[in-house]
Amino acid sequence: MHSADQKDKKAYLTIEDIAALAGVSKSTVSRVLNNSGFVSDATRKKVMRVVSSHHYVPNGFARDLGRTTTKSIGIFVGDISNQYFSEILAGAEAVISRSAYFPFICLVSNARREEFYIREMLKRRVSGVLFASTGIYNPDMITQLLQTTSAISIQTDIPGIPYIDCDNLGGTYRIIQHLISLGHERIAFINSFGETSVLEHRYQGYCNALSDHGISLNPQYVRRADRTSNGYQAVIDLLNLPEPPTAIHCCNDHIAMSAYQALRSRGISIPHQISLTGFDALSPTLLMEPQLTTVSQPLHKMGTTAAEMLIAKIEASQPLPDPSSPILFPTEILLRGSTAPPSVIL
Amino acid sequence: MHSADQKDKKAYLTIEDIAALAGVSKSTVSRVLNNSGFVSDATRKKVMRVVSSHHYVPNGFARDLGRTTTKSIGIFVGDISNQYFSEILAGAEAVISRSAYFPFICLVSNARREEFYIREMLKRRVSGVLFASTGIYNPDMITQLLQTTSAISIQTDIPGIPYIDCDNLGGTYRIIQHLISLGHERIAFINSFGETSVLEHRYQGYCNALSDHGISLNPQYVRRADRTSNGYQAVIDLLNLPEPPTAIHCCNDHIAMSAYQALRSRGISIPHQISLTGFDALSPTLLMEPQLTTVSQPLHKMGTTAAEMLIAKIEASQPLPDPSSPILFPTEILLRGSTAPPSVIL
DNA sequence: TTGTATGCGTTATCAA
DNA sequence: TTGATAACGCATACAA
Repeated sequence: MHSADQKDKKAYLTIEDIAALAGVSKSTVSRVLNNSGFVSDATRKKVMRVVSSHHYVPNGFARDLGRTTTKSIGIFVGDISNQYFSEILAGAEAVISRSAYFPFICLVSNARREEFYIREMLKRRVSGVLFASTGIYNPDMITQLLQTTSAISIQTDIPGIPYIDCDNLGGTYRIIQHLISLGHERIAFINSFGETSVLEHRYQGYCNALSDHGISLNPQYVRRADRTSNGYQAVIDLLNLPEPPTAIHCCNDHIAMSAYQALRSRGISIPHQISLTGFDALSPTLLMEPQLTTVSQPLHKMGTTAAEMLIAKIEASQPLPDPSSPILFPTEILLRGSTAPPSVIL
Repeated sequence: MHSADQKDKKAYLTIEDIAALAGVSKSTVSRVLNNSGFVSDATRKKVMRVVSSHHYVPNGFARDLGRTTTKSIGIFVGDISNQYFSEILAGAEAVISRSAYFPFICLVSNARREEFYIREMLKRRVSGVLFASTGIYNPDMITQLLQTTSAISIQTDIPGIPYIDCDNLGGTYRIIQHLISLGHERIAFINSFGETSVLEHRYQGYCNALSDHGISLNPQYVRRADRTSNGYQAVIDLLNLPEPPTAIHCCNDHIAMSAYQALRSRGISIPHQISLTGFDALSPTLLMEPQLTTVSQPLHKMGTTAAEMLIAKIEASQPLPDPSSPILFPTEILLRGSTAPPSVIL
């Protein structure tokens, strides 16, 4: 019952099979494959001929088993049908694969999925993890994962790891300021569900802008999108107010798109009756009529930067000192068609 | 220099460490971890206490090395910022991870990336591969991959593997028929770049509908989107024709969105001056004003079905006979606001 | 019920 | 320049 037994229909050739076919030892094959040198040209050619004619590919597990690093990185992202996530992911993934790391793309839409992927990352001994979901479902498991792995996060609040963000507060402040400069005073704010620092900062930007311009905050105008209607219902509720707002700012474009639908369904004209603004500058907002005035943040760039920083951290011989404060990217106000002075008749 | 030597700052504990800490042999630990039975309750508890207090997670590579299957599946998708892909991916990924397979999500936007991921799938000995990109860049490498792995494809033309698709021809036929029934005769067709059977079928649907209704095909009306402007330029060219079309059908919604922008930029009113239609029913088309009349295909369902079929194929003791003909999902015409009878003054 | 020994496919160390 | 052999961390057949 030798290993050469014809009856074991082994799916994959091993390095030993190649060695036998080439008439050398498996260490020689290994040396050829890894360009370790100390192989005569004749032997190299002989081995390579066998390797390529049989399309031999070394088993990655066996290889990693002996190594100290796996050269792989887990990327945790939320719902990728949301362009916000797909944009960050595209940036991060490009850098990671170009750096010869393997990206494990982890789609975490709920606690169970997050748990599944954390376990897998643990089992697979990833060198690093990049968080770009909106929040964390299993903090204890994350803590455990962080004990053996380098990490970085984008707009995700995880204590103890470097944090990349954009200027949420400033961006929101300036777009609210823009609305105020147009003459709006009844400005609503639709927040997302969840309790993240990103949302807090955006809300703070709204509050600061109002108070800096002597406008008192009306709690009626502060709403939360719910998970099912995603801002649609919040707009309907705002419209039913005895004194509805003249402008609505949504904390992100995803919600602004739902808000847009709600306004249209009520026959409200944008911007003449109500001004609408968002945050993120997702490309579908260009399809709106009028196009959405929004705040842009460099999502793709944030993804690439996060990946680069993570790889630097992984490859550093000394543990790098983590930046004490978050790395903030600038935002830009995109003035498009969805804002105008408030209608006089209201 | 024992393995317990304090100086080896090994990042991960091994099963042997756990065994030592629990005062048992490593095989006992293994039996506990895998619920193989034949372990006394007392021992089990003792081992589990050590395992959980140290957060021990077995090394997945070492485990897979001995196994015959890796329980992993590669998913090849195109640009995920395109909702077409993210929808299919979401469906497939959900089924795969729920079935305790690990999904390797492979983002293939060009030949180099495809090559990178094919190599990785080879090295990682995946049990199966699911293709949902638009085409294949490295047919030879794909062929090699298929030699050792089960595969299935969604709207991707790869000889020799089961193929899931929707009724491209019928869907297109019916939406063109809808335009004809409104009175259109000058109907343009904007195709995508590339040479895939999906595009061929959609084009064929267009041709058949025209000829079945006695309308001769005007080659001037058949255009191709280019990679940069993505349908925008094609529309501009159509508008500059001495006798421009009264309706434009785009082979997919992605192109239709660009076409929409082009029409707007020229101040063309939809549907009064020109009717516009698409294919795929992506959600951003709901933001259009008017909303796009389009053909829907069950993208999510196609993703889940493909994943289920693939897993069945992998787990079958006997090699399953591949369905000889593609599995076709039905399409549905979504009549929305972007189509109307042609304007009399033209 | 538990422990010992072997194998999985590589790479690395050491001889030859 | 090459080849034998020992890890790597786990599962498992076999012994006890």
